[in-house]
Amino acid sequence: MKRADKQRHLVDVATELFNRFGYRAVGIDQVIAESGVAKTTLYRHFPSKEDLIVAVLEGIDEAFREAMRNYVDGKAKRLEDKLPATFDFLADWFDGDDFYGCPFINAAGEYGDRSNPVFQAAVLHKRLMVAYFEELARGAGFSKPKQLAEEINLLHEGAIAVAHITGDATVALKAKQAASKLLSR
Amino acid sequence: MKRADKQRHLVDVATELFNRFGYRAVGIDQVIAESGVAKTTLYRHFPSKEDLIVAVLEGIDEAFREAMRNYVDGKAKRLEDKLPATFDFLADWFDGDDFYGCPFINAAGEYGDRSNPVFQAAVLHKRLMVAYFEELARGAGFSKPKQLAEEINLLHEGAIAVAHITGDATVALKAKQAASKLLSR
DNA sequence: ATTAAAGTAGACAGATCTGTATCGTTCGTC
DNA sequence: GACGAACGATACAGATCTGTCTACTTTAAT
Repeated sequence: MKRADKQRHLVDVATELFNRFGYRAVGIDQVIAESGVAKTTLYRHFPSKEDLIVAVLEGIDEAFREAMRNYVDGKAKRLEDKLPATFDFLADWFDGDDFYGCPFINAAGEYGDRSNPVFQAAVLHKRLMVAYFEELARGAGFSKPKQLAEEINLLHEGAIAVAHITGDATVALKAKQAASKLLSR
Repeated sequence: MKRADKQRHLVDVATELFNRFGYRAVGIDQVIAESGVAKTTLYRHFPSKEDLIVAVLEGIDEAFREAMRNYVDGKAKRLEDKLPATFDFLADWFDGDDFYGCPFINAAGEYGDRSNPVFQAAVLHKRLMVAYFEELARGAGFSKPKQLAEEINLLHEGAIAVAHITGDATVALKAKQAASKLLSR
């Protein structure tokens, strides 16, 4: 396994563990045991646990946004259908067995200091999500794309939180329904 | 200080610390140092840290729902004004310097096992919140109070998450505006 | 094939965590 | 005022945490 592959493998394993059990709850020893990598190797790639967490969040951010883009573009061809389709993507996510709430919200809850790089990674992700919604709203020709994007984002975040706590994945469709009322013109 | 007072004091101190720094990040030693109570005393009142956390969450749940009720009843006299007023309550909460996101979401993120009493405390709180919204929606005479309550709840949860990450308290008012579109008939 | 970087394995330091045990003191109640 | 429960202070056990260090082995590229 090449160096880059090992780094990705470490991030993958850490992602799964952090999401499932929490960031502070999972120790470095657990990550190396699960990934079959020596402790020295982990600390060569990531000088501290915090660096690993940031790498995990950056990886999730990229993967998540790309997956959503692909899903939406594949499912909704017309520009005005893309924004609603984002909620179907949520529904799929919630239905999976690897859904433990929003990794960024959870991370921000554990590393509450706003200046912490972990928190900042969450800030960045959320900013990029709203930017994506705005891009979709603008593409669909809405008159106030920024405002609409923020409202859609509220429903997204709400759906994630509610789905996490209640375990009810259908909340994504309820959010979609609510969004359709905001999208009507 | 009487026994009951000490117990409440412990919960108060733990509430502040857990909210600010996270549940796993704060140790028992920190709680007793801050509250000026002996370790023996804490463990007499709460057999384990988990019991303390649950007590903290139950306390927050009660205080939060009562505070919201009082705020809403004081601010909105007409029944149809109460649901929008809940967002003004959020705005006040976000503006305070003791806002670190939703304590229940954060707790559920750290204690991800659904069967864990900590998680269950979060489930209960969220259920009671939706029940309150439904009560308000029913009082205002909406035709589908349950559905409306769930939609309002989505905006609430979304506003809490967004306010936490962005630090922008005005999101409460944007959520209120979005809610007004759902409330129009 | 040689060489430098990277990986493995595991001991280790030092801090911190939860929870218990000890024991003397204080407090509330009868 | 006496008595039992609660409290304070602190040592302690045992586990676990992050991060470092050492010594040996594998790998990849020249």
